[in-house]
Amino acid sequence: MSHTLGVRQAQKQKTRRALLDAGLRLLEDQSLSSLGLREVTRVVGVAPAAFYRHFRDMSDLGVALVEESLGSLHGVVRVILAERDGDEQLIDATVEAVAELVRGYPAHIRFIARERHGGVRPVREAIAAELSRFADEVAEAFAPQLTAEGWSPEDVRMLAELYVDHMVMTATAFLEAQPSDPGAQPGEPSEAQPGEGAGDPEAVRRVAATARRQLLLISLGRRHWRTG
Amino acid sequence: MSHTLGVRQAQKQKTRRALLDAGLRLLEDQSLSSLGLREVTRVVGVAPAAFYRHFRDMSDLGVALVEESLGSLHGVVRVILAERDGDEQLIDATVEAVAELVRGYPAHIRFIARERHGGVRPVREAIAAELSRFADEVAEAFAPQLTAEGWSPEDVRMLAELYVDHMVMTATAFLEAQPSDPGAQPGEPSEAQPGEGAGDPEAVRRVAATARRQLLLISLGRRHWRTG
DNA sequence: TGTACATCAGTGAACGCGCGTTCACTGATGTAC
DNA sequence: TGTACATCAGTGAACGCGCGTTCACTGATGTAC
Repeated sequence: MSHTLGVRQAQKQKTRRALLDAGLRLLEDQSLSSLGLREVTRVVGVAPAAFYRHFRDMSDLGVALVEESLGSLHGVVRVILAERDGDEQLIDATVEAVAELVRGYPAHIRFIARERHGGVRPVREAIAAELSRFADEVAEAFAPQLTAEGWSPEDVRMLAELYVDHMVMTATAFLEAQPSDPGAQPGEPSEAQPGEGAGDPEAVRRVAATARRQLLLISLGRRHWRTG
Repeated sequence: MSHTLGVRQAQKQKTRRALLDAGLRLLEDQSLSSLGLREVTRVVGVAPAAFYRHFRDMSDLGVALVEESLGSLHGVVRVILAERDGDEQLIDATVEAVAELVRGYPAHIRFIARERHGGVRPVREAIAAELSRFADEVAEAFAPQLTAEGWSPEDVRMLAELYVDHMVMTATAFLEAQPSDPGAQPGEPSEAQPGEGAGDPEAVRRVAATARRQLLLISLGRRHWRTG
């Protein structure tokens, strides 16, 4: 009935997943440029040489992790921005989405924050490309309303970049408030019940409150742009 | 007439400086957690064991670099915010100050951006502490005017953090637009003539323009906070 | 269905190499008298 | 000023260790007939 992968391909995918998961786990406490091939294969339980059946080197694995971490974000913007019933609701939805992302995939987010300016060029470039695409989508979502208000495309892009950078900023702030999530299963978002597994619920709430007020201030500025 | 250091102390300081400079140079292409002790001493031209006369380990050297990179920034805020003749002038002065900093000390700034979320906890914590102090100073500078306008201390701090984060963001954007400055002398700001040594003067100007407009938008929001 | 051959994910041993750290040392600088 | 001793920044050799990469291999899976 269904077209399943051959047993061999399925096994290969499983090992590949295990390598990515092990890498992600080890990257919680170090950066990519110091992560060793043998370290990763040891965690997975395969011979060091097996690594080469899946990745050319560590930076290749890093690029794969970038796609995994940010690739699924496309379209998320559209969904959030679609349900906009006024600025405040949009802001709450945005901050809540970021918080959920950090709660569900802390290792992925930490990886992105760490390697965004890290020591491995191909990974840096992959992250920059993904964030730029992300800014494109935000700009596209804002464009109709703002151009109607007389905004130039450059100003729309400028605002979109400010939003994206602020979201990254907020995500790392959440990470610091919620230092680690040892029970999280990579590949599956955790239950995301407030307080459960989080380091300091009060700190998390403070980060969310600050982020919301900052976004409110930015959207105030947006409303008075060229008119105030 | 003057109290000079003993010859021995002076020599020791010279070697220490050389180790810091060599580390900083090597950190342009890699992150701290992969930088080797032997790598650094090899560049300086001393025996590996000499390293231990100056630093306990690499993360100790990293913390020293944090202080060197951000320690001198204190007071800079006060100077810039003192000469504020309206928002636009303040914004121009801020963006110009950041641009000059990046032009003069690209390696220091890259180091901070890279290690802010890097794999070495003591360094991360040192950077967070310095940036927090920096936000304190910005908040202090804004406090008189804003509290007169009815702002709460929390909101003042929120705005200060937004400014500091935006400055860091802008600094890294400048760095990316001006990829490297191979002729720069650590310890001395370079001549800072526009275009000289910079990767792409047009890209640098674009970053400055975007940063200025973003700050303008933020200060518009600030002006209408709680009043409209 | 059964057989003969091809593919290829993972093995395990081997390699040369650079790493961080230790240690007793050297010899210039500092100090007490 | 001169002498005798103390200090200590930097040396150089040695150590055990884990690294990335290579290679011929094995044996389960896939394919052609």
